[in-house]
This record gives sequence, C-alpha cells and structure tokens, in this order.
Amino acid sequence: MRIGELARRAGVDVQTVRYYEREGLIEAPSRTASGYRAYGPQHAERLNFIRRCRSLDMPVGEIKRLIALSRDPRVSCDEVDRLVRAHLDRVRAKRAALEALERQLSSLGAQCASGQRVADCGILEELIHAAHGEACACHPPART
Amino acid sequence: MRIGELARRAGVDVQTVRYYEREGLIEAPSRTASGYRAYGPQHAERLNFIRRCRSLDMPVGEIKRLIALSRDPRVSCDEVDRLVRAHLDRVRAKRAALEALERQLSSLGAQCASGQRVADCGILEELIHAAHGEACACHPPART
DNA sequence: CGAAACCTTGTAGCCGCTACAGGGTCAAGC
DNA sequence: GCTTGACCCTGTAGCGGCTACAAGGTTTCG
Repeated sequence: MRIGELARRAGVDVQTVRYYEREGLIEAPSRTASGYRAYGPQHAERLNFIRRCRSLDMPVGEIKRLIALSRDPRVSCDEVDRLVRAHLDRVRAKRAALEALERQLSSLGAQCASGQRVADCGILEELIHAAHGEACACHPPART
Repeated sequence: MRIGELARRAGVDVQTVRYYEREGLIEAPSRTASGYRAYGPQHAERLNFIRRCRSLDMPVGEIKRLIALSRDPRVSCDEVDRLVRAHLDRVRAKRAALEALERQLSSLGAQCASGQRVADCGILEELIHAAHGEACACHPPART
C-alpha cells in the first residue's frame, strides 16, 4: 500500500502521514525501488490508533508515549491511566473556561441595539469601559 | 512611559506589546533620543482594550477590525454586533465539542482497573479496538 | 565606575498540521 | 514512443499568539 491509499483509508492528508513519521509516531516503512513508501496493514492500524487519540485531542507527544507503553505489555497500565485522566482534567478545565467565556460574550452581545452608530455602540462601550480599568476576572492588573 | 511599565500595567509581556505593534494593533509610539519607545496614556488604554478582547479569545485580526471600526463613529455598529455574535457562535461550538470529548474521555478512563499490565489495559484496548475499524463519530472512514 | 535593570533588533521555537516548489515515477491511452 | 495525469519524493515556509533567546546599547543606582 502506498502513502496515498493509507492516508485515504484513515481519512487524513498524505502530508499528515509523513508528519507522523517525522515525529516518530509511525515507523518508517520499507521503500520500493523508486523510493516510494510501502505500507502494510500494521501501519494502517497504527495510523488509526493515532487518529483515534487525536480525535480525543491528545497531544502528539502523549500519543507517542502511549505507543511506547503499549509496546511493552509487562508495564503496569497506571501510567496510561494517569495520562488519560490528566488529559481529561485539561479538557474539563478548558470546557469550564469556555462556558465562562460564553456567558461573557452573550451578555456583551446583548449590549447592542442594532442600527446605532458605533459612537453609541454598547458593545464597544463595554469593551472600552473595561479597558478604562474596571476589575474583571479575565483581565487582572498584573500577571501571576 | 517606557515599554516595560506599559506592559506591567496591562499584565502582559514586553514582547507581546512589540508583537501588537508589528501586527498593527497599537500605533508605533514616538521614540526617545536613544531609540526607546515612549508611550502615552492612550497607548495604555488601547492595550487594555486589546487584552480585554483577547481575554474573550477574539483573534487578533478581529480586534484589529474592531479598532478600525471604533475609529469612525459614524459607521453603523452592525458589523461590531455581527463580529461579536459570530465569535460567540464559534465559542459555543467549541464548548459543545469539548463536552462530547469530555464524555468520551471519562468513559475511556473508566475502562482502567488500576494495577493491571498494559497487555490487559482497558484503555489501550478500547483505543486499539476502535482503531480496528469500529465506527465512531469522531473518526470517520473518509474526510468530508 | 561598575553592576543591574532596562531597552533595541532580529531570529527561532511552540503545536499540528497545510501548502507550496521543484522535481521523479508510473500506468493508460494514442 | 510519447504525452497526459495521477501519484510520489524532499525541503521549506506558513498559520496564531505569543515566548525565548542572542547580542548589543542605555539608564539608573550605589
């Protein structure tokens, strides 16, 4: 199987496959006489594993670690567990941040009485007003 | 006011201020005899405006547009409104995606009975199993 | 006068791709 | 045998929003 078919099967771009190879997520396959990459079914399986992890938004580095762990079946799976849970925590935190953001944006959107000139725009006013120094959680006076 | 003080007041890095200048969000200030940037209160205000928008996760390009709009008070504020609402839609979509992700990850995390070897790890099994071709919403067989 | 804290420009790195440029290869049809 | 088009190769640069260096100049304080 050449790179195009492999990529098509997994639903990724050809470039992405080469990128994973460069990053060490997929072993470099053998080559044909003319230098084309020749993949076997194990490569397709690996690529699907990677895509499944990426669809869960795991960073490439973590996927690499998962692959390394899975190659030694004697290792305890605690680290796999820890890794997935840590990732879940990050996702949870991000979701919570987005929820707060969503609330702020929708209250901001409610400031606008359509058809006004920007001179009287409630949205801009709100943004500029905040800029004048009002306290807001998302914009602390100094960094931590 | 020199760049360090300006940055400190807004709670950003000095480099970030220079970045905003390069990107055209902040006008290039006048310079001292020795070439140091010299800022006035209007720069501080602008920087706070930018940070407020960034804290709402608006892309720099959109902030630039907002600034351009706000400089002509005769313009209708419809575009301001549209821009903010479109951004809100993006945030909503992202939050929904993260919620789905969170559900998937927590059911994945539940697969692990701690202390096992990775050979029997429920998490890896699940990930690999999916990789064997089971349908899953986040990993379609071909791209749209 | 010297050290520390500031400032300058320019460049490169982060992530996970994506898109090009500038070539080589292969299969099908004429 | 020759062209066309689809495929493949490597290498490089770009996206966003910073961040971090390097290698120098300036200011400020003791």
